[in-house]
Amino acid sequence: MATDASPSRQLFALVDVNNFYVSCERAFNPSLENRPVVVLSNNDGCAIARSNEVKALGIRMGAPCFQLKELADKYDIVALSSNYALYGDMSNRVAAMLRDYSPHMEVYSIDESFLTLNGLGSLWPTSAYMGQSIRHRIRQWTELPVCVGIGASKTLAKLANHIAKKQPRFNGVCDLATMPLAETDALLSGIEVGEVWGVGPRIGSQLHAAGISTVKALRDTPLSWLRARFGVVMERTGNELRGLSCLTLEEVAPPRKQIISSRSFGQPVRALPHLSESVAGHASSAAEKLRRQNGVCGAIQVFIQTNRFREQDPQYSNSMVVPLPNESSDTRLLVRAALFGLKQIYRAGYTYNKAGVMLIDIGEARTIQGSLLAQHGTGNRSDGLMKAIDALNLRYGRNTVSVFSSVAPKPWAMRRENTSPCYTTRWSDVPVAYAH
DNA sequence: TCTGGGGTCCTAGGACCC
DNA sequence: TCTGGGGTCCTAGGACCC
Repeated sequence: MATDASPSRQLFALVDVNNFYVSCERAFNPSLENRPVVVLSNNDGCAIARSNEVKALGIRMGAPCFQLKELADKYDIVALSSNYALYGDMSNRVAAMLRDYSPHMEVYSIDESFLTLNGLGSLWPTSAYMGQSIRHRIRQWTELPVCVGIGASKTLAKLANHIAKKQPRFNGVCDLATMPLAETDALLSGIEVGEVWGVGPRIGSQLHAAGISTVKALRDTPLSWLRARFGVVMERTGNELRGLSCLTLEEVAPPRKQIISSRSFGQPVRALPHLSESVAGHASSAAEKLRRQNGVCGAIQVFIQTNRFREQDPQYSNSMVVPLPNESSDTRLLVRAALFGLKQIYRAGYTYNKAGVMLIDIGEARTIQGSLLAQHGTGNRSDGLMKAIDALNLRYGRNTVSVFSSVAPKPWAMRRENTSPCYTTRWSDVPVAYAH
């Protein structure tokens, strides 16, 4: 039996729901099928999802609603407010079904997942066959249309998915990994370079200016040039396009490093009390998200903006970072800090359009387990705590330290004045029950 | 009148330290 | 006359993604 030629050879599939939000709406309202449909952002401000019919009309992603009016009337476009609870639920269903196809999966976004297919070759006649199975099953069980792209790197799987979506002859599944080189080259020569994952508008136009306008041209560009011109990220993209996998599958979503809550106002806002109400709400919901990931943050940033699209109005935007004396995820503390910051940056006389907060300097809320305390807590209280903190590599001022009274050894856990000055402030923040 | 709401990573430059 | 060099941390800005 032949062994795998190269142990580092990778095979990825990207499964992506077509026009996700629109497809979710259609799943529950079949009369929307074959009609032009857009889903609108909060406040019904702009289009954030478009059906193929709407895309064909040339309506951009993010097109403001009022600009759509005329076309909407003319072509009988159905415009729907967004329903994120529904989309989240549908997303979870799709992800659950995909787990049956591979032991290793990364949920990349609300409508996309990567699977690794390494070592699964014997389960299916071909990868494309598996792709069709995914399509049929998801369609049957959720009514959602998906496309599947397969490639030797995540970037190639993304590209394959794009091809599967755009070119009907692939019937929704494109496998670049087994495609003959000549065919791949022909295909990539016909795709605009901006379609590559990691090539945005800026780099795209610079590539065009340098005469690199197709995916094939980018793939064949020397890596050293990409590195020198655009940095390590584009060099990596170059490698990925050549089939050298540089991006790994992230099966476990890492905790957020920042948490934002912000929103445009439906109507113009001028007065501080109105802003305060909004900011307090944002701080509260951000704190909730933070606690959900068992986090604490060291600072909260608050920001306000006027409407940048109203050029005739005086513009003002500002932000302030308010540090917290101790890391926390406490709603009241965060709201208080955010409102303090808001007062500092608020200027009367402007019409505000947006406000929000960002939690930054996020760490993990850690707990010193009883066993560790017992292990280190044999001396006086401050010694034991100090050792335990060292053992956990905690740093003063960055983490919440909690001790359970039920397991805390008594001799050193009794009296506040026995603690070293360094930790005195911490104890005030610690959810410890001292009474025995 | 009305223009989304989240995230990530990289780089350059300055402050500061030894 | 000759006036260091390596390292870290922080911030702002720019690019990208969905």
